[in-house]
Amino acid sequence: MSISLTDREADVMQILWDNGPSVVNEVRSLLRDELAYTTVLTILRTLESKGYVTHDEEGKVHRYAAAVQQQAAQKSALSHLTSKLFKGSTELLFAQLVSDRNLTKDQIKRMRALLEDAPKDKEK
Amino acid sequence: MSISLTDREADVMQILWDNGPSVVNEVRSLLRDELAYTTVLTILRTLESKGYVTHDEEGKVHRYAAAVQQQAAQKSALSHLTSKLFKGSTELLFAQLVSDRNLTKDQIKRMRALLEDAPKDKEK
DNA sequence: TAGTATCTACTATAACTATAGTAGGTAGGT
DNA sequence: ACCTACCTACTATAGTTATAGTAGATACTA
Repeated sequence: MSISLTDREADVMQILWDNGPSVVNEVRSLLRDELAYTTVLTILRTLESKGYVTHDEEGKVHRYAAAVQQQAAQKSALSHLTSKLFKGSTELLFAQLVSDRNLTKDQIKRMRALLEDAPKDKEK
Repeated sequence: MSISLTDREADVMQILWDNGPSVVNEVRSLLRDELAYTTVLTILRTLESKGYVTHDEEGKVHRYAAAVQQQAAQKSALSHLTSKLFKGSTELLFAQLVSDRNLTKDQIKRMRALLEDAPKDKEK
């Protein structure tokens, strides 16, 4: 299943992932930008209509929870970006990542370590 | 300068980057999806209004050319994605890239090579 | 028990995206 | 000289995103 989030939706999902199931005001107070209560509620309802969050009724409040994993969203976004701007090539994306950023020696070391452990050929 | 492209705009930019300066019908014929001539023209004009392409008049036709580099667009998109879904961490993104994809041994080898050459500490 | 605060549901609106039609100009063929 | 094909400019429309207001319900509080 492909997950596609707008910028604002991503902000909200991030909060749900980090903070766990939350009520509107919790989400609202954790957002960087100051949005109206109803705006946050609208975003949550949109996300729910897309199937990315669910809610439980808890007395009169609703507690919203992420219904998709962060990794799944990350994976979707990466493959979308790869296909749109990198001709479908993970390697091209990677090359850009490595060449362009100001990576520290430590980061490079850690990335190299990740590559060492990379599944030679995935279990699946 | 931050470059932000919609999906369709990215399709068109990709063609301009690959094909060089092009007239509307060239772009149109290179697009995967069959769009009306005027639709393609509209996209080009939108891109021009955003400053991402320019055009030269060539007799009665206009020849459109990318005004931003592909690398710049890639860089923008990557850093946007990093900030939106990876908490600003290139390493997290990289980890997802490595763990999630079914990378072949060869790809891993090439990626490792890229890391070897990685600028220890950028000139800048 | 009346008032106030807080919820959700529903509605609204402006901006942007995706797609395309119509109108009017011009160059080239006959 | 006229017609046809093709070009750009302008306009149109439906869908999505971002943001928020209003209304009506409910629960606590004095």
